[in-house]
Amino acid sequence: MKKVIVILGQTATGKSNLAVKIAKKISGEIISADSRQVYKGLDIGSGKISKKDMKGIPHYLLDVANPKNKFTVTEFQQKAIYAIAEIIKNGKTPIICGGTGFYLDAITKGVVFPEVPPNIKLRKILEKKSEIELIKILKKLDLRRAKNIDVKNKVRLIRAIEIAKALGKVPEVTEMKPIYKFIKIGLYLPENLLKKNIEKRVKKMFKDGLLNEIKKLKKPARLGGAGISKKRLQEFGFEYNEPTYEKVVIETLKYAKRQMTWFKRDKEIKWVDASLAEPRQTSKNTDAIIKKL
RNA sequence: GCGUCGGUGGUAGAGUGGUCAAUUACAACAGACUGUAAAUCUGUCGCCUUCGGGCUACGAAGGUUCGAAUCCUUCCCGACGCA
Repeated sequence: MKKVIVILGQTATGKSNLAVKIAKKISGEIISADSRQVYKGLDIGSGKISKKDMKGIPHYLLDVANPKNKFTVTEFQQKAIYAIAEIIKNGKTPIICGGTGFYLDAITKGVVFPEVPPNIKLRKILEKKSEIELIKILKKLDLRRAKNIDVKNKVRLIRAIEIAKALGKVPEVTEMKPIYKFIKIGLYLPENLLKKNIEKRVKKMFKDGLLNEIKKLKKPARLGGAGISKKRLQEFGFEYNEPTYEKVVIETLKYAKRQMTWFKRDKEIKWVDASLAEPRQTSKNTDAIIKKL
């Protein structure tokens, strides 16, 4: 089985840089697994790697979507699978790098998602209903799913109903046997260091023009912007909604914790001290990490 | 110095005699995750507990009352107004 390297970890642990270093050493190419970096125009706020930092290593799954439209895990899954095959065909090693646990699992665990595209009309109708009404509807359609769903989570309820209406019921979660050997490296930092890195990173975001980026996204298309609505912008996370330094730092820390609760469940991850992968560190450390692969 | 308003849990800020360990929000901690996933959602959040309850708490000290975060007195602190 072909090897696929996965570099994951909390935000601001230096995943992108490490991925590039490893790619250089072992002749790899990188697939980003980040739910926001897929969008064109979300650069600063999403912490997208710069052309310069890529150091000539090809990066897949960046800037592949228009922020006006929703990009979904399934799309990501398809594109990523395709990218892996492509890289291997070119005789290189795929390196998946990112912090979106859901996306990562979609590839490495081969989660099979029900083939039901979003039904905007239905969603609009359902959005107006309360959670209690929604769970009632779901119960009628699919009792099994209604029993294990988070009854207070409207987003999930709506999706479940959407699937049940299309397929009769929500299929049980299935996972396809992986056809690659995924080697998962998790980068971690002690809390105080993580906080420092996050603060540094957020400061840089503002310096680099986060506010301008947001302005550009909001600006109507006829004026050369992306024409993103306020509501849509909300879905891109806190950097795009509450852009004050303090707020963004706090939200990023919270996000980092949420990431960790996701990663904790995955016992296949080999954890590595991220300070070994700091940009300033020698390549010996990278070698040490590669050895562990 | 006089007057007015105010001092509530990690923070903001409700409560103005009992139903108050104290609405709510934020932060904190833990967790979930079937096509929005940096999204969305849940639980805990004074201390102790054999989970029945017990104890300490709304600036401090006294007092009134069966009962006070809530009323009274004095003191301390803050804001504003007048000197």
